[in-house]
Amino acid sequence: MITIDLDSSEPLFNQLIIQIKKTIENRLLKPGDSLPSIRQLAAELDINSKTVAKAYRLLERDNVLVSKGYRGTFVHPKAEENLQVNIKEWLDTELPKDVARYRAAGATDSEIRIAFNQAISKTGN
Amino acid sequence: MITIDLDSSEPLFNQLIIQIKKTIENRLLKPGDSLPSIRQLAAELDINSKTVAKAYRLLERDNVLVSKGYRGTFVHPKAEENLQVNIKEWLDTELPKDVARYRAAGATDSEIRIAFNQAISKTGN
DNA sequence: AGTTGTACCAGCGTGTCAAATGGTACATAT
DNA sequence: ATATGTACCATTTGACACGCTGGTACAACT
Repeated sequence: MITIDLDSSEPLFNQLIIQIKKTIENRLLKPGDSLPSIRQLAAELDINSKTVAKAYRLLERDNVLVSKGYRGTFVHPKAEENLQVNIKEWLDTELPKDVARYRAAGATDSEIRIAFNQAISKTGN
Repeated sequence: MITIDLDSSEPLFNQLIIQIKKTIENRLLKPGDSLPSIRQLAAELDINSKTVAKAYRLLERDNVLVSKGYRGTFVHPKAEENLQVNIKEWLDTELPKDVARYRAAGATDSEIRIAFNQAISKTGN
């Protein structure tokens, strides 16, 4: 159902995200269905449970999954609508535009990096 | 005239920039005046010429200095006006606003960093 | 010849970060 | 007891960037 390629350059947690989304897209998993538990899936794939937890956590933030604590993790009721609504993809379109703006102002890549690191290190989350 | 603190955490090239600006601000250097050559200043301070060249290059971009090739480097005619007009400072106000925007969208600092690195590594300068 | 700024090439030391691993613990439920 | 998601602690690995150094070379000028 879900496979993992340890030799891929794609991070494991992201492989999980992609495949879970695809499974929902193909309707093999429907809204309300339960997913394997974090530890269970980690054991099947022989990877660390934290890695699975990370994938679940990110998918929950994007409203693709819903965690119900000790009752397990489920497919979000409106999961299908949110398969595309991806913060990662939004960042991937937004950030290059901003970087282009900095460069147009004459800033060096090095300067941009330094200013970025300062900006993100202050009041981080 | 210009001193360097090798033990400071402040990068050498930035120490140079700060001190050259201050010298112009104190009118010890006026528009049109010539600066010591890159190699000359590097020899006096016993640092690498590339470090001095970097400081000069950045100051020229900010219109504080003007390089005239084999004729040397001079204080920009309108240097005094441009002592404050700093791309670095502009970045320091612009980037935090953008980062705040990303965070408001729900992005993790880690995600922002990754997207940023991808954005800036493609077509770098 | 000597000097100017500039442009390449490379390397080193340091630090930071992402990704993943491992362990432990907790409250809440069956 | 057992299982759930979650939250801490920690370490390791690899990659990458910065700041700085060093060498070499070039065209243009005195």
